[in-house]
Amino acid sequence: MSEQQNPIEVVAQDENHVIAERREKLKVLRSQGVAFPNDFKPTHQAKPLHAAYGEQDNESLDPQAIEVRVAGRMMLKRVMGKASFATIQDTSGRIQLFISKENIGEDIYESFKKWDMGDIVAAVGFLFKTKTGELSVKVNELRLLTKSLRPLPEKFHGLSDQETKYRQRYVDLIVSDDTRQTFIDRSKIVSAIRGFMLQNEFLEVETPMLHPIPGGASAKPFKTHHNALDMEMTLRIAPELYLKRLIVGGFERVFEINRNFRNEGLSVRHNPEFTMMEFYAAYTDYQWLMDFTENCIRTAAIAARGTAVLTYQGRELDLSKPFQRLTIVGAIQKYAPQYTLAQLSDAAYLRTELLKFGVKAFEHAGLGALQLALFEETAESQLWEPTYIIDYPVEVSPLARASDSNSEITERFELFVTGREIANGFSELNDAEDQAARFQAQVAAKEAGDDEAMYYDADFIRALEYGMPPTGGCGIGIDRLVMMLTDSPSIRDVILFPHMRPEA
RNA sequence: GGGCUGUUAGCUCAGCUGGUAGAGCAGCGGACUUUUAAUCCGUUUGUCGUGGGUUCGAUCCCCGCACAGCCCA
Repeated sequence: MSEQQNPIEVVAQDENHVIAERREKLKVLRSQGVAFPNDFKPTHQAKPLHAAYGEQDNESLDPQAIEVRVAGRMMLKRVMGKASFATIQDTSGRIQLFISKENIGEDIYESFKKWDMGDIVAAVGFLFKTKTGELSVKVNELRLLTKSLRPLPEKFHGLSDQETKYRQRYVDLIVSDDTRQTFIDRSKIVSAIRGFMLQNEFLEVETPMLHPIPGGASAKPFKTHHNALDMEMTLRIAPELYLKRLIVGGFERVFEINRNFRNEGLSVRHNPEFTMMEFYAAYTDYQWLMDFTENCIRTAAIAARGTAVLTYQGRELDLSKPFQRLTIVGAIQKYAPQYTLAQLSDAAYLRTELLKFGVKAFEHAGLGALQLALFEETAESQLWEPTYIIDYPVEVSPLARASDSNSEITERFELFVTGREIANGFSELNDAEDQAARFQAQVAAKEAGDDEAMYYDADFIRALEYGMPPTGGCGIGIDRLVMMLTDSPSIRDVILFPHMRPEA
């Protein structure tokens, strides 16, 4: 309390007594020499040690005299007079240390008694089994590498406050095995997908995140400014138009796994920045894409979870069976059979029906767009098993190739699983003149008040004018896929640092 | 943007029609040489999210605000 001469100590005043106590301990450490040493190199990790030696008993372990150097965060500590146990956690898992005064000496033993949960410690010793059969390290050298100033959450209940889990992910990761596992699974899913793409001869590429003209999707962009060029730019809402330029350039199969930014609200399925994989393959169409996407997702499930038959939020989710394919009208008829085919073909009827759901369709919305809106209201959330919805109307698909048999619809699909959109793909529009006309229509829509309508991208048209081979392209929402595969209810559970309002 | 719910010690949680707060863990002191959320004895800690209002008196009732969770748009 009276030691406030040291400027490092000043902040301690208005903190809780636990932190103040730890700062005092750190102060003592500083006075004794290097308080944050960085010369200890571990030779072993917890989990591999359990895997290698967990089955052996002392009669087998003792003669081998297996010396290990381990380091980690102290998660449990049990002091019993002249001997103690501590459990440390490293990136792989936990291992117990047996620390006796006899083995490490009185001075260091007395220091150890003052160390706190959360401190980073290092130990050198020999492997052995305790009376109860737990593989442990009989420590003969013990060091404190990093003093932890803040107390960890309660050791048994852990951290349960969702807000703190999101805001202070580092704490969540320290204490929650489930959280750690989710992000390990996320990494496995992404690398499985990447492996699948590479195996299928796709080239991984990186295209701009800063766009002079936002494009490739209907969404509100984030705006930013480039100082040297003195120009407004936007963070990308989709990489699509750049990836198709690469198809024009002759890379016949490309993919990119990266962030998109959309200036929209936050919800359990929306984060303003989210990860998307987009891929394009020349000489393929939307039918091929559906088969391919299905395989890709199944591969990711097996890589991360070992099976394609999962449980999501208590309900079975079977990704092993072929995914269903339904048209928009077909899906409405299946999930909202109260509508007749005649009603679904009556734009005026649909308009009034949509008003009952609180949907105000744009004046210029055509029959297809109205049907799509009704689908979203009545059927979408019921699509639990993987289902491809196909035949999207041209007016909402300005980048997709129109059907040869019906110029009002496109060769496009969206994939829905657990009631959520997971992927969106189509046979690409490679007719430069048609694309130019579609852009014009978008510009007109924007002028009519649709602020999510697209801009005219003249360079993209110029690229198409060189000739883009017939191509199929698809985007898979990685965050939502990870949610599905890790049984996570919120997108925030699969994003390490989800966006939150600033702390009060 | 609208509705519902929540916010109490560092963490997990109690707190009765309104009488200014408790437990466990963590901390501190002590005992203990094979523990497992170690145990045992003693002990400290709070702007009860925030700003108003009602009241003799508010963690509790009312209103606003902040943040969060869920649902809806």
